[in-house]
Amino acid sequence: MEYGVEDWLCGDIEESENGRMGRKREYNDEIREYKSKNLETERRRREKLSTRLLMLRSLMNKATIIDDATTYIKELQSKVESLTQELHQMEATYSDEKTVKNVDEVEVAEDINKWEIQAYYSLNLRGVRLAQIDTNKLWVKIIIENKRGSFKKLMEGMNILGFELLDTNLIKTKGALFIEGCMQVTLGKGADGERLSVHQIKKYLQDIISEK
Amino acid sequence: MEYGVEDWLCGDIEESENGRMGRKREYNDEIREYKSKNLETERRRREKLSTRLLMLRSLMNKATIIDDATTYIKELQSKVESLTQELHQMEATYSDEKTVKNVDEVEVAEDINKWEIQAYYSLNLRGVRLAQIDTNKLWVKIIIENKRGSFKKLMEGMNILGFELLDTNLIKTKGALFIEGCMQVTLGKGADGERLSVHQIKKYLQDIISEK
DNA sequence: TTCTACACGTGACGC
DNA sequence: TGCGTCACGTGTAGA
Repeated sequence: MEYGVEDWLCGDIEESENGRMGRKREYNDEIREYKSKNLETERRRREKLSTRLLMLRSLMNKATIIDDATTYIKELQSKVESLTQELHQMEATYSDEKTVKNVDEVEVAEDINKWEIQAYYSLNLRGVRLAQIDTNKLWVKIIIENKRGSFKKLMEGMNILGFELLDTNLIKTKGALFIEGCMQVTLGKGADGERLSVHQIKKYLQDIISEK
Repeated sequence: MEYGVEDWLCGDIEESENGRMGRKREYNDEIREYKSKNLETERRRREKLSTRLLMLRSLMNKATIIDDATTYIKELQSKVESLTQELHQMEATYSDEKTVKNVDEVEVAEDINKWEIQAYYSLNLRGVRLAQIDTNKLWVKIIIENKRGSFKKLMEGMNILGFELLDTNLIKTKGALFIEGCMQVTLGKGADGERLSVHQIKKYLQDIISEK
């Protein structure tokens, strides 16, 4: 590469503006004060670089943000887990276990009349009783063994058959589960697509509660 | 600063190993091939720098990790919120609203006998009935209006007084709430520190259910 | 060609 | 002193 005369500063500059010594260099057997064309550009470039480096430095404490985010995520995860668990437990309790919270540990005093449900159960009256109210409504009374999952199974079975319970009463004792209320039967749910008879409905319900 | 003879390479090296031109410089009116003392050190330093820069570059895709973490956190947050809401709703439903899910919309068929609870309610038999079983146990039968919060209030009041329900039956109709079961009374909970009489307990319970 | 980005060798400075 | 780091001015390759 060759340099024209305009590339050389011919004055006796021994110090540049920032106090550093200007360099003497040999070029084509001449020694002169030389100033590269891109000197200022390079200075600006370096300036920008260090600025960016400082900016990066200022972002460095965001490492703590990452840490914080990590612990926060862990917190949220455990929260989600415990909530899910609680919810499931409550669902199970709600649909399948007890009617009133904090009420299970102690057996019933023998001298207390535990409603007719006890009589029904001890007299082995478990089963389904139905009475037609109108075309789509039935009065229903079901007594089954109160075992884990039995209520849920009943509900699911009724749901599949398109039977909907309305304003139902539910009594649970240690051994028996008593359901009484109004049941809505959707039309055309029978295998033959016709209206179900009370007898058929009773049979379906009995099938559900006798399933193991 | 002065340089000893050992600082100067006196050979005619015009090209360094990487093909770049060695510099000729003037020093003490002599022109020789000069090699700075920290040349190698500086080379190594630069090498390390660029290595680190590349390493930083390889970490750069972790920006996506941050993005992922952000969206993940948002997901978890909404999950927590919905679960909490669901739980609260279920708690409310569970303790205060209905006994059986999906069973509320339709009024009871008029011709259905809704248990004695209906009779109790229509005959204005609301209130508290108690019978002592042993020193700390009572049989209890409570009928109150089934309004939002009434059951919760009762439970809270009983809790404050140290009364604990054991194996309770609960029936809810649209208008009335029937609670029957066994109640354990902790000793020394009376204002005077002495055992509570059945009469006092009855009064306390009546106070709770008559509170607005 | 010019312009930009980069690596180089170097002197200065702090420990 | 010696060692590591930095900013500087420069040459040059690529666009």
